[in-house]
Amino acid sequence: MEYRDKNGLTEKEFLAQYDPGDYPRPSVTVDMMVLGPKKDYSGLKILLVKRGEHPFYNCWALPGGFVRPEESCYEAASRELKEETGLKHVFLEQVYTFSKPDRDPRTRVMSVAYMALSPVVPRVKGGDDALEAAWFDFEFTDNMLHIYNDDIGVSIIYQLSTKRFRNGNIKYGNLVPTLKTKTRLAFDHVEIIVESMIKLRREIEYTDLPFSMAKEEFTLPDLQAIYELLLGHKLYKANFRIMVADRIEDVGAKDKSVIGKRMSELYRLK
Amino acid sequence: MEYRDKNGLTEKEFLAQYDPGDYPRPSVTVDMMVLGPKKDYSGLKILLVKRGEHPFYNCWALPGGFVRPEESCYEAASRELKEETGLKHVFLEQVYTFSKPDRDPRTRVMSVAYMALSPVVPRVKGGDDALEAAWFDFEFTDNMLHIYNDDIGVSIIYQLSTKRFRNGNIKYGNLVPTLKTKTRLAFDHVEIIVESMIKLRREIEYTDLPFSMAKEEFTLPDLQAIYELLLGHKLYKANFRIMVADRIEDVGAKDKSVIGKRMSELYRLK
DNA sequence: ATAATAGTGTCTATCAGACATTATCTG
DNA sequence: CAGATAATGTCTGATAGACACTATTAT
Repeated sequence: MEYRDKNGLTEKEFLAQYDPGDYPRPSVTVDMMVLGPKKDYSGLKILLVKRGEHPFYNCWALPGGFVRPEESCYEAASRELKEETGLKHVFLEQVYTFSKPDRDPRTRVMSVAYMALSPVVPRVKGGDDALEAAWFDFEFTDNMLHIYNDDIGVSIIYQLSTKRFRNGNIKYGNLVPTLKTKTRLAFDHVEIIVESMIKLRREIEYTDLPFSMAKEEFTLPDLQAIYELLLGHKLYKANFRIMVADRIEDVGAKDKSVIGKRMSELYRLK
Repeated sequence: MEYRDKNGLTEKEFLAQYDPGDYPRPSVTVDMMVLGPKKDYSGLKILLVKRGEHPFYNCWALPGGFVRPEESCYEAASRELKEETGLKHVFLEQVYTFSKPDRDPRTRVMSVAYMALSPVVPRVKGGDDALEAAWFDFEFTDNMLHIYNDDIGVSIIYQLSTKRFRNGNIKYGNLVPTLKTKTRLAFDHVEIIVESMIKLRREIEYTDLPFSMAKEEFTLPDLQAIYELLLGHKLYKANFRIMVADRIEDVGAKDKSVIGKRMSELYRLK
């Protein structure tokens, strides 16, 4: 395998003299949509951080940060998530890479988007002015995205409309967000949320994804509540139970649901 | 909106003095799995290029290249595809971003993977030694990936095995390729193909994706053949026609199928 | 005891899978 | 006319959606 290239170099020699950078390189960040359930499972929360520097100074943004030279994007996302929330071993999945040259006014920055689902909503540092973080109420319907936190008096609303267009023989459908409030999200972070939610809802149909927002042992009323939160609509109890029946196993104990007022059977993921 | 940050700078002033690069930046490339049908719809072809430099000198690789400073990843993929094949306006979709720090021995290179589906298999430059390109026969089954070109005597086989593992409460399933021939694909390009095929087959279920491999006007026997090629298994004619019925419209003319021996009705995508 | 919720039974419409039959074209 | 293939008909089992009912428990 000791090929020599057109300059007569072996691979080893080539690598030793290799000079990167024909083109200026982009910075690469990871940004995450982190969702968790409210304590009573009455809604979803999303984690945002307040930017302490330009651009979008004082604007709320998705948590994230630069990918370091010795780590993969997944590792970077995992690290940032732990730094921000203390969460480890939660569901964390790559969604899409955003790369429009002008998406960051500073310099060329690509963002590899991730989504994370947590079974809990841990307290985050709120006082530190430089990197304030907070959980916001999160509502995502067919035509509206509403992110708000009544404690700090912030409300961000985007209308969502479906645009269809064709490119030759190929059809595309896009969900386009339009800002409806004075306050907005930083950068193109709305788009990250939209893409993540589309992917999330699609994947619920063929994966065990909602289980990663449940506790290790859960009741079926609670699991159903999580499904309904993520899907954005109600489910029939009997049908839901048939649907998950072959994926769960009985723990052999009972506990009170987070939701309910009566004891119910505990299950875990098979 | 004329916020001043902790250094007393407005956003404009901040951007003027901004110095990028806390961390060394990665190079970013796009790499593509480009598929097209054989002329008689008896199989799929994949486009590969022979590497003319280290690393993986003389090794076959997916077409791709560096993302330039003024273009998005989609634009880069689109440009590379046109340069390589002359194809424009074909289905081209982002698949996944590969970012392991050691995936390229030269330097840190992330790859944003795309897949493209073409209705035709255009002739590619084969003589030029520096950047030889060729279409290979492509077979992707549940447990095998076979890429070969009998004209130039190249055969590359990977066995595919499903590995399941858990991370806390979260289950994962991965399709792991194992090389079975002397010849291999460059870099982690097998993984790009595997991920692309998984996404492709999943998306066929809820999109019109196979239509982008058909001609503008097509017969149903031909469209079914394309579905079968992409899915990797046979379909029942009657069921297939019911499935696509509400997505097609009658052109009002007949033509001979690519496949068949009798005239059949022409349709187009609604 | 009562109200509320946990848990089960079952009906229906729809759809994918499978196979059979008829219609039409080519040689 | 014969063989092949285009096009349609129909049976079946599985499944999602919808609603009704019974069982259990907290107050």
